[in-house]
Amino acid sequence: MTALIGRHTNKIDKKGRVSVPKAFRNALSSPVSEERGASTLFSGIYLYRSFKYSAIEGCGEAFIQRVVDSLDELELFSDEQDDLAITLLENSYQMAYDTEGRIFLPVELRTYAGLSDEAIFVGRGTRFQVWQPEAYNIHNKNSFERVRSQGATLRLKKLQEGFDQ
Amino acid sequence: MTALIGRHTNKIDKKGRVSVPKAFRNALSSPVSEERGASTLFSGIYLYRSFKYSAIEGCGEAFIQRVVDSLDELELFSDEQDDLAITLLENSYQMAYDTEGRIFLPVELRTYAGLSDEAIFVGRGTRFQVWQPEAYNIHNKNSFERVRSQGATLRLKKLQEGFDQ
DNA sequence: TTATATCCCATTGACGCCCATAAATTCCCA
DNA sequence: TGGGAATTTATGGGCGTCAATGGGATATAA
Repeated sequence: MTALIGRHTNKIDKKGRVSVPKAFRNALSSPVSEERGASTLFSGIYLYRSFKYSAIEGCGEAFIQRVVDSLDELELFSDEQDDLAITLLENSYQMAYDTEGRIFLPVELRTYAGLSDEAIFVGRGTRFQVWQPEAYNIHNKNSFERVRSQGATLRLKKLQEGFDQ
Repeated sequence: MTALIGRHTNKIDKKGRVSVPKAFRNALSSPVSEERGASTLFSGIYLYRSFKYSAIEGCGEAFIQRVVDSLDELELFSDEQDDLAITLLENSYQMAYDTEGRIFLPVELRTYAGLSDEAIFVGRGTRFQVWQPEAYNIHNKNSFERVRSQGATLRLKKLQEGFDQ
């Protein structure tokens, strides 16, 4: 499976639909058919509110399946270890592609991410995020600067350590 | 269709009926027919009072069967777990779908969950819950915030890879 | 009968399916 | 190597189908 990498900006139409980038569809679809056979023929993705950002987070069948498997099926009292998995399942939307590879963006998620007429898909390896473009640019700028400065600090530290010895 | 995921809000009519979401019906029906053949052709679900919340909990034939089987495996489960399983079976209602995929909500369960004219079905992987919508929203808000505040430190059980943002 | 439950049909509104066009990318060839 | 032609992807919108809902008719039990 290819990883989810890069950014794609797509339009949200009046019906609230948005095309999932072809590259993402490819990356997300392959593992399912191999792992579970043609029986579970769900063609689509899972969306939920990011816990950290004002953005939507998404994943494919493979990831969700691992969340499901992490739960002990026969456990009648779920312990706190399961809270994350349960919360994730409860708050996820299973969105099927239409014939053209689009999905409908649930109102709750659109509102949460502040989406209006455009959305940027951002690859994050096994998962991806969907942001309001402006919000993402700001976030990305900050993240990049933070990484850059941290990198500088790290190099500095290494240098100091070197001097110590 | 494998796991129960996401939420669906449906109306409870004057007769006390409510539609079980199609996605849930699909997810609950498939494994039964495969495992047990056409002999046990029960088309419906099992409902019982949640041990933990003021909500109804539900499952399909497959899960109930697993609980039943767990009682026969003498060494594997503790007495406490057996008691739990028995209590579950004793308190479960077997509700059949009508022609349209609706079920009748037993008064005991409606009262327990404080249901009036609407009910929200919440997927939890192998099982689901039925809540009074307002009560669920409050509960979910708290759960979501708790997970959020615990942040990236939390890890999924049985999962090598952590769930980081 | 009264109450309870199952089946049947009728309505509606959302969503999936379809086609038609636009934009973008690749491919091909002069 | 520039620029079209062809293929693929993205976008827009109409329409039919089916899930959800409401209510009535019929069957069963108390």
